[in-house]
Amino acid sequence: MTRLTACIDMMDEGIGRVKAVVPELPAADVVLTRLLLMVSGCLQEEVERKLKPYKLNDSDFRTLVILFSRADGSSTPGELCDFTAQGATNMTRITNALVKRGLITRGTSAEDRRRVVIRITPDGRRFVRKMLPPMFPRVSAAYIGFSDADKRNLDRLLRKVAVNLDQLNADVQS
Amino acid sequence: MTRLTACIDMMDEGIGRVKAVVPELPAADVVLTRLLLMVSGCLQEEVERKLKPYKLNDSDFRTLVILFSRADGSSTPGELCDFTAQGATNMTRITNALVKRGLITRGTSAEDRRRVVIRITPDGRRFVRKMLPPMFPRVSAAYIGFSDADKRNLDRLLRKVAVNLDQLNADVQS
DNA sequence: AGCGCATATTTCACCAGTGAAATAAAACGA
DNA sequence: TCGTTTTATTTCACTGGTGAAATATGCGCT
Repeated sequence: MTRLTACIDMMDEGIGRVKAVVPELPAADVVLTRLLLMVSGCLQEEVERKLKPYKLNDSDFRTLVILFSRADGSSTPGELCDFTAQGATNMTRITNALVKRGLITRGTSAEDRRRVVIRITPDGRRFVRKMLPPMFPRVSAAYIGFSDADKRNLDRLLRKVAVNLDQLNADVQS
Repeated sequence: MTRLTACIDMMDEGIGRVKAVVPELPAADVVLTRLLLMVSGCLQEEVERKLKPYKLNDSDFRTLVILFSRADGSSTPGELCDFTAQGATNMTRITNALVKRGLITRGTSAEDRRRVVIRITPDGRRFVRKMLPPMFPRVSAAYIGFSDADKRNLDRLLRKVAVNLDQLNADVQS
């Protein structure tokens, strides 16, 4: 696998050449977008690599961790679809897989019996508690050399992008 | 689709609860990572949405744009695999698709006849020139409200993360 | 009681990408 | 010249995810 920095260098040169041909190109914005996509692609690989030995993919694990992080340890398929940005079809597959492994249970809600209630099991909680700590060092390694101000800044700017993207998506509807 | 900001709020609460149970969690770093992944997932969707009407996916288009951006308009499969982070299998599929549409040609190198040379065609160049400008407004929209300093900062911090990730991946080998 | 709506599941056909193995061609080096 | 290595392609089985349509269930309203 080629280094990320080599790809970035290559992009910087490429953008320059494209800009020469298409002058209206907003080079800075395009570079920021490509940087975001490259970096997060690499982070994604990093996460998947950690999960692979446990035969879990990121979607499965994220779903489980969301349940872990809820006050009552439960949620519904629809809600999980929203939070994980998955379709219903895939959510069904994910819950099937997690139920089969005994990490969650699937039951029906008492109040609204259309509703399926998904709940993390004690086994599921144990699993998450065991999985998380070994991931921490490599997560933190991505931000080595960042001052507190750097982290605050990156946090702030990413949240700002998120707001803009929500705005953009809201406009699409109208 | 749920708004990104709603997902972020939900994550902030969830992280707080997880931290209460797993105190060694590097909350700030995990939040930064999740923000990066969420934001770039959304950017990715944005790009794909633009490309969909042309029956192209991001990998195909990125490959084409890389060729467009090269000084001589050509490259080789291996090089493109590196730059696009694709496997050889998939690169073969991509080039097949682009050749079929007449956007690139596939030939053999004169110097090293093992080597396949992929070159963008005049049609390919026209296509890219036509595709790019309509994408600009929506790319730039992601950075509305950013000062020049904000953009410089985001650029700098993302490149810093990239360097760290390269370091991390280099360590894996050793 | 009955209609409309929301929620979830299943099925099906599909797209995108992976990983491993087999094949081929040609450069390169002893 | 012969073996090794590099580069690319193809095939195969597989994973992960999408989108649409059909089905079922049950809430809430009139």
